[in-house]
Amino acid sequence: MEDEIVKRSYHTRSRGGKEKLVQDTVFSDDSLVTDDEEYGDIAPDVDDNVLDEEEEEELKESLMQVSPPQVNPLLSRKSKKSASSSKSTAADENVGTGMNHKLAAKDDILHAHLDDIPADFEPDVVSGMFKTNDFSYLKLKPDHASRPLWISPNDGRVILESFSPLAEQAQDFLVTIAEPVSRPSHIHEYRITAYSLYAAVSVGLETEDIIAVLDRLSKVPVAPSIINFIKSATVSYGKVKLVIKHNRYFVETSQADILQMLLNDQIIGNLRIDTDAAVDAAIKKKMSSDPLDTQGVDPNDVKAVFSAVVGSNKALEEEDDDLDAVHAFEIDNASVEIVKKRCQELDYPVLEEYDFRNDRRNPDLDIDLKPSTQIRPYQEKSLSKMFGNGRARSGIIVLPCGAGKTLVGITAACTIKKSVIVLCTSSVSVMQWRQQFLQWCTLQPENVAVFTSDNKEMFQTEAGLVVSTYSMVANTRNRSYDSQKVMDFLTGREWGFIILDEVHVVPAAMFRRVVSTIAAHAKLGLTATLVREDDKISDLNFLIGPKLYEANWMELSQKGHIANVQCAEVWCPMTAEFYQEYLRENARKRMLLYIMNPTKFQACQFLIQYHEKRGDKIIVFSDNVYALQEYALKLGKPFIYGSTPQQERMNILQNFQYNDQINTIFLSKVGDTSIDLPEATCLIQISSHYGSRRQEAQRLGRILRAKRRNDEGFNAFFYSLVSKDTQEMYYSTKRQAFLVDQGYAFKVITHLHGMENLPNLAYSSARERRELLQEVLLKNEEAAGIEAGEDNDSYIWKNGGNERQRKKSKAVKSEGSLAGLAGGEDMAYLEYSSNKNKDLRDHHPLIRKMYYRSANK
DNA sequence: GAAAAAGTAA
DNA sequence: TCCCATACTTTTTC
Repeated sequence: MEDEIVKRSYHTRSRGGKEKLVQDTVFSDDSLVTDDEEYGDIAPDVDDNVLDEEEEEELKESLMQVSPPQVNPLLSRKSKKSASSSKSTAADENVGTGMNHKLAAKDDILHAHLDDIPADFEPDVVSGMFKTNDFSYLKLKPDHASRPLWISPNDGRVILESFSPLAEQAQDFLVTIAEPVSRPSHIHEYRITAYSLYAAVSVGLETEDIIAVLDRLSKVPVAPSIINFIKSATVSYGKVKLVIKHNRYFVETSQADILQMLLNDQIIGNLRIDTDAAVDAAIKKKMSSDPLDTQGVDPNDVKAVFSAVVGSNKALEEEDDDLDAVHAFEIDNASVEIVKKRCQELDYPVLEEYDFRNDRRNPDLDIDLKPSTQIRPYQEKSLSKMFGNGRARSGIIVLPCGAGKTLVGITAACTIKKSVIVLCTSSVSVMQWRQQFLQWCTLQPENVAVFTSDNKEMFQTEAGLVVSTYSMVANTRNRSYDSQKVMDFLTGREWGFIILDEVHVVPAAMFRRVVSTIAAHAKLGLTATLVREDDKISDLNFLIGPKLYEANWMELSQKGHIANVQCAEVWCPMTAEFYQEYLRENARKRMLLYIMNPTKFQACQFLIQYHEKRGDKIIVFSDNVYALQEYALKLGKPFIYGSTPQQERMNILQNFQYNDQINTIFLSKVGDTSIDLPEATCLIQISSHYGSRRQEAQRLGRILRAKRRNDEGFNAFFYSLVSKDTQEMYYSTKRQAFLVDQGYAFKVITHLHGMENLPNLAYSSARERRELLQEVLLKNEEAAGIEAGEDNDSYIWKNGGNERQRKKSKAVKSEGSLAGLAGGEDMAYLEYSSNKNKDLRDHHPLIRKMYYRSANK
């Protein structure tokens, strides 16, 4: 029953029916309708492609009808309030540090010169908005106060006043047409890019709609530069399609001139293959192959290939639904990636859509959500982006950890109802996916196959589900016999749908090959953290497709879907002895010194004690295994790292979950990815991997499932312990960038109240500290072998650089609490920085000494 | 079951 | 800035 309702909302049959297209992204005349009302019934099964004129009119009208919002008497007061709060909330000032999203090449047209929003930002004055540019010539609309957007004419940057009554609707719209850059409490920043516009078009918006709604929401008329940019980026989208027929790839377009253009292109032209020859080859291959090997191959497929050879291209085209002339050429599956990339560069991004309901050739899979399965509104919303026009679009859905990504994937599979393949990063998550499929939907176990190193199955039915790992499919080395057999099965058939879990790993050199080796009509990428520290993340645009949906973490947290987390960075001063050594050592050896800093250990001990008393379940993360063991052993807590055997891992995790004597565990970076961690409510980082934003976010994700989530205030805590005046400070800031963009504010804690008085405080005597230092130095020596200490005098410059870095970091840190989220009282701190600059200047005495010495050199 | 080899993250 | 190092996974083979 329920699943029917669920499906109805996004499983839209046609654009021509009663259903209102992409209503969640635009506005109907009543600008405050709720989600539920926005979806219509399933339309009768009529022509899918044609939007009849009347319908079109209606749609356009609904877009236009965003009536100029009534002036809210509260509004003027509100906006003043925000002006002052934007001063105090440093996170807001972070808008546009440029750290986050690389611009698509095309966006270079729009020069990105803008700097941070000044602290004295005054929303009533346009010129104050964009620091380096004077936009005061832009005329504010008379009712600007009630319109929530600013759009920079220069670079497509969009600023949303999130306190506006229209903010929620505006956000829905913006997330469809623009990249969220930063979403802290009051002011959200988006950027309109070529990619984001492609995504918007692929979700069904049209050029005119985009411009009209933008104009409606903007305080000033949308600049011609922006309008032109939108037009140029949207006009070509969808003109070129990539389709799979009989397990072969075809580039398709309805315009002959575009086809010519593509074929004349140096790169693409050469990759065209002769379809007739290819068919011959395919048949030869089929006939000569071992009959056992074709066991899993759909017999229709072979037949189709035979019929194809008779009529060659004609036979292929006959199957086409729209009988308009379709111009197509075939490419080899090894060239798919290159062609897609090239098309993207030519501004004809390839559209990959799967008209699964009219696919009669691939057998249906008997799969449905169980009636008891419930879908949350945001999951439904993300799926509506995927199925908005009744077909399955390839693309990426970004949801925070713990927000139910798996269920989104499963629901999508239940909608398409064709053979599915799921790829994940580890065999643990392979098992989880399998289990979740069986739990949430009606799929029968005999239709499910698992393909990993120690489990090589094939489903015996016509259609089914395969769950596997990236390594398994991307493997280039010689395969075991069984493995090869399954691989042939996977590559020898067409898949309706492929789910790419943790899709941010796909751009990796080897893993990316999976998207072309497996012929899937629709691709869905899922991740919580669509970031990489290299520049490959944008490759996903042509590897998978556009980002279809990205959830707002703060919003999910406010609505109680994920925990409400208080984040803090705890500054632990280095002890004198440690700092002396730190300054002497090279970068590699420094690491262990700042991780093993006794003050940090004490802070950790104190926080554990404090939160255990509160009844929290605590996870301590250490990227460094040596430190992990030292800390855990000294504090008598269990720990898990890479070489902890599976059995022991389970044992520890079970105890952590159910035994109220075990409230703290230590994890190495095994805990970052797909260990299914039990619920924890407090997280302490003592060492981490350089500036990895992904790791930071993933770790935070570990506590997002925390219960008691409907309480007022915070219910989970995230501490990063950093040693003061070390490299760690810089990395820490970098790491937080992603979360800050999601709206998290990091408190800086400079002193943990009561730490000194903690009974059994470790390393409280100078002797203990010295012993620890000796141990660390010894460890460093044996790790480094006989490495000559080179440039020892560069440290002063490094420290100088550090300070600059940290000054910049000020923008990211917030001393205040998250707006609207009161109740951080439970956090263990007394005193936190009220003036960071003062703290930054407050260097360790040794640094001052070093400066002095260097000056005398 | 252990060890080698190769891949990933940054 | 860049390049590590390291820790970790996966697979296959012995």
